[in-house]
Amino acid sequence: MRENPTVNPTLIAASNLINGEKRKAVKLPPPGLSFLGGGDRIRLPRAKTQREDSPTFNFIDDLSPIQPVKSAHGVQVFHSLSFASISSVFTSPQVSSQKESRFRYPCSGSSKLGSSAENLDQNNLYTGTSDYINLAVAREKCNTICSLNEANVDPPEQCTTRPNDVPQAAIQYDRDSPKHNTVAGCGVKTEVKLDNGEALVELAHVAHDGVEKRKVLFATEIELRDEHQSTQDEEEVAACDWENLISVDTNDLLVFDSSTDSEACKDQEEDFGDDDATLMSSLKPVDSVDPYFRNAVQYPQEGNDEHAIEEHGTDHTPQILSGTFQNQVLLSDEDHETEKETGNCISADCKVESQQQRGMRRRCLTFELAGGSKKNSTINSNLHPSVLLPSSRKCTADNKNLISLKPGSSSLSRALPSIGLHLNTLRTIPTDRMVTKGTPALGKRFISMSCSINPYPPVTVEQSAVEKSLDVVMDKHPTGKEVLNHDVSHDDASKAPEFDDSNNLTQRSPKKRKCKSESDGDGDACKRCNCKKSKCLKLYCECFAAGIYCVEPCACIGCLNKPIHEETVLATRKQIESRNPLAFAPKVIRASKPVQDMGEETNKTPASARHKRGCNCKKSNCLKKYCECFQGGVGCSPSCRCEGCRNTFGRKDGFDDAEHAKELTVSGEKQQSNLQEDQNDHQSPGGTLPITPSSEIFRPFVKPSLHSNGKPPRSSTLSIGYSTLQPLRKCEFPLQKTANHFNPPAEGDTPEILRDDASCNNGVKTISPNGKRVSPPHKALGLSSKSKGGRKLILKSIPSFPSLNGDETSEH
DNA sequence: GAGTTTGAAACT
DNA sequence: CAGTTTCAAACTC
Repeated sequence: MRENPTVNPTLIAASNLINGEKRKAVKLPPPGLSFLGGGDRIRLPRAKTQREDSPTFNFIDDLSPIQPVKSAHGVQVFHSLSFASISSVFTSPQVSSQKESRFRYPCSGSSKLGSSAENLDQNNLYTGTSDYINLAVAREKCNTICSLNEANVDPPEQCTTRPNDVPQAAIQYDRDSPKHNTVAGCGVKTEVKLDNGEALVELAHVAHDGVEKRKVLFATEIELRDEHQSTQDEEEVAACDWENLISVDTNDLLVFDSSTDSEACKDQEEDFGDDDATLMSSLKPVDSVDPYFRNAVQYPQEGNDEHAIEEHGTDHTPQILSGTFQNQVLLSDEDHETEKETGNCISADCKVESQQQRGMRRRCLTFELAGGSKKNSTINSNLHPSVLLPSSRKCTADNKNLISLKPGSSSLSRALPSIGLHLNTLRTIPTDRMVTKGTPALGKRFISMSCSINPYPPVTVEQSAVEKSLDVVMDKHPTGKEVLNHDVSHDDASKAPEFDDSNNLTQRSPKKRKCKSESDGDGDACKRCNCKKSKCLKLYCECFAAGIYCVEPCACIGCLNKPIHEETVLATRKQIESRNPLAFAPKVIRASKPVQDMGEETNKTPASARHKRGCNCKKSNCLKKYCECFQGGVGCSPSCRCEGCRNTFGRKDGFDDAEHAKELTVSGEKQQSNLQEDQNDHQSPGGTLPITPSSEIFRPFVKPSLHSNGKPPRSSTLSIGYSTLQPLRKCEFPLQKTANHFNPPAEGDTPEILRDDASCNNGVKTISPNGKRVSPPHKALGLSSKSKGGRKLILKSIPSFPSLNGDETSEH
């Protein structure tokens, strides 16, 4: 059944589709399958005849607005990907949720393939779902661990041309690639390198040529996208979106690759059809990735596919899931042995990262397994902080970063920096920790954490500046911005955590630890709690709140937030979530404006980043970290019930300058006077500053690092990550519905974000506990501001969210 | 490092 | 839902 490897990938994919009966069975015409469209496109040409036979195809055809295209190699793929509507890409919240469910399984371990399969089915969105299932099965069957693929994509930042050409070239390479290596037992591993001028794409796959090709295509796409960004505004926007998607895709791809292990797997992969796999990966948000990663990870560790699957399946905590991105990515790398094989292709940097990632994975695993692999931790510790950076950047930074990540950064890191977790976890921090923390068990975090979305991403430069002023941590880092929390965190993390074992003891004093943690910037990464009475099972505990396990460095007493007590932790989390589903969601939601909007508002508000519930400060004037908004580096919003707000990042009343005036008119309250002052002083800088979506997207972000200072850092990366992270976010999606692509990850996805927005618009009603702030005026403001632009951001941001917003709104 | 302040989280 | 208590971080000295 397999088709000649040399055959056009599209054809292969089509054939695969046809071939895989299982898939057919599994595959259901996803309702929303715009995604499929992409895949279909690719497939269509080839399989038409067969397809006709297949009810599934028919169904898809009906659904897919896209007309079948004749063979288009990479180009087609590219188009589909690039142009597919984001909304299409992002599934409805439901979908996301479903996906989550899938991923979650693992934790409990109760769920197994079947469950996962069910989920997959539900997810129909991806044509490849069935493939996934198949793969999972195959994996189970396959005891042999195939080398995991490590794919590094280095999108040439500079590279500006020939989007179309590249893909094709890539394909060719694949075919001809000398590197095409066969791994004993594991199937053929192919490495594809593309030299696009500067751009170099390296992909190592165990899988089928077609698959690899796809990957290559993706890489090329990514590059192209990058190019697009540089080139046109609108296009940039679109490109950004795509990039986000792509980044995700790439991640997925990576994951996918990893998934491919054994020959059997290969077969199935083939079934996947390259197209499917790639498409799925691309299409699928994080979710898809998770499973693979987990699988991959589990694989190596336990060597048992089933275990892996089970674990995967059961992640109960959505948060964890969300956070998995990074982990996932890392996991993908996990090749125990594979690395060696792949090593050729991968640069040293990549290797390093891979190691880190491994560490991450391990943690994740450990988390799931509870057993934790400590071994890995050691490796991680070794990693250089610089290595970590990429990942962190991803979270925060530009899409480019994500994409361009050094080989070292490896797609993995890119992929997920932050996704998120829900949690407040810190974007990178966790990773750092996770990675660095060698402490195996300790290091474990709720996985999701690894994704670490910072609840409080530093939105604007100002914020960063503020943070800097506030926190010294930044200073520590030489690089400053770029270093960001990530770097710092890494560094620190690497240092601290690594040392933790030794140092922890020394550091022990809670305060010091805090300092470090904070200083680390990652906050999360370094985060250490000092809980005395909560046993680290309440939200009081930062670690717990962040979805991570307490680590040695923590000075907590009677801590139950450890892998050993995984069950307890999970149970507690469930309880808390039952009370407040968003309890573990990132506190700071960044609704990055939709790219579209961005063009218009680029300079304006930092966006819609804001605290989920808003603060309730009475005495701190929102100028201290007591204020969660301030801590998170976001301005106060109407939902805040703070008094005397002077939040330098933006007062609740006056988001923007324009609003500023309104604010005055509005309820005004104490803030009015303050606002004026503040605005003049702060807002102008901060308010305007705030991250413009555009800026966010393109830029690496400013300072996620800043956040690092304080807790906020947690989110910081996330916030930054948006653009890049967005894809990642998908992971979160499940939890959160919103999908702003751009939004990244971290925060926003949660429905709350929408809510927030809604709250903002609506007036915090829904959200604000007190409802005081909800005052209608604000709403009015928000609306009015919209017109003016201030709040607009928020409103727009909502719509902008491709996935949810668009869909939801449309639906509504 | 100890103590105080602060505001979120949890409880009633 | 509002008020109170508990908690741990943030901050000050």
